[in-house]
Amino acid sequence: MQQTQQFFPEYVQLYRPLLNRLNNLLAPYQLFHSQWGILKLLWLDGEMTSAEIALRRQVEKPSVTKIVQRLLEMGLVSIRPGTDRREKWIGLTEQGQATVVNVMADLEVFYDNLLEGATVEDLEAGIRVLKIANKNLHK
Amino acid sequence: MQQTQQFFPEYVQLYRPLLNRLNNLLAPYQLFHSQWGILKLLWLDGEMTSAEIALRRQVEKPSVTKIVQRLLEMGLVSIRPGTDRREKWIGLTEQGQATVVNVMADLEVFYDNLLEGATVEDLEAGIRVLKIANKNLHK
DNA sequence: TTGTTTAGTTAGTCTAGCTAACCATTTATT
DNA sequence: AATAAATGGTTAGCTAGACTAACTAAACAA
Repeated sequence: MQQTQQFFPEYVQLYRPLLNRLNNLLAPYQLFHSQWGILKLLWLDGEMTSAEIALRRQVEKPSVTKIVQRLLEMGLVSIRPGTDRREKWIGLTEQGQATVVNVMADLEVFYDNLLEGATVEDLEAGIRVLKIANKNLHK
Repeated sequence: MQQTQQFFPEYVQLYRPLLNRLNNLLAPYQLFHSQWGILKLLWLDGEMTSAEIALRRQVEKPSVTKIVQRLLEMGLVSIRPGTDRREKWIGLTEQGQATVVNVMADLEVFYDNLLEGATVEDLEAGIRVLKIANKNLHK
């Protein structure tokens, strides 16, 4: 089937320039995309442990530790101990929430521009394809 | 518009696990995906200079230098001087071509599995969206 | 009680990119 | 023709962002 062989090259092609733009957009906030990924996760799903962040972001625990330490230094997240005394619950501070809201607004404009010219139907179809790939990848 | 805000999170979500699988698939050939990207480019478009590779791959020249040096050590590419004596033309060796063909075959299976369950129409729509994003990014 | 699993950290490694500074050659300007 | 500017490529050194291995402390299971 021809389409399966065209989709991913196109997908991969997009990634690096997209990432560069994303990092540019985040630079005024002193953030990199990996940090942003965690902030957004915490904003969407509320406070969680390091282990859960690692699971959700599909990275190893030491990677999370390092990024969270920096977010902590920046005052964007705070940590409270759990009843299970091994656990640390990580959540957004007021400042962290404000930052997320600002970045989201910037991203909205950025993404709208990037997809200008695409039809709603095509976008929905694209989202379906990405979801299927994600699912197939995890089984 | 809602869809533009859903597409990219889904897009980004897919990238890291995809990359990991890709690197796993390449490991038997002693390749990483950055090296593979250059090999495939040379296979598709024939020999070219370091500068053109940098342009096409959207990375800086020193990054290309480093990767090409490794491909050279592995015997997958060869270099010949151009008439412009600054230029070095980089092309696939026989071994390089054979490697590309083998990897392509593996990738075909991998991609087919990954997109199993997606309709041809959705895939075509997805490709259209990715192409538009790519175009919008470069202007 | 003792052994095993789980949460998190530290230390060290690697890929894959970057910028700055440089050399050699080619092209443009005066 | 001479000089300045641009281009192709390299070297050196830096960083983000991942990884594994090895560890501590706490919780859970036998």
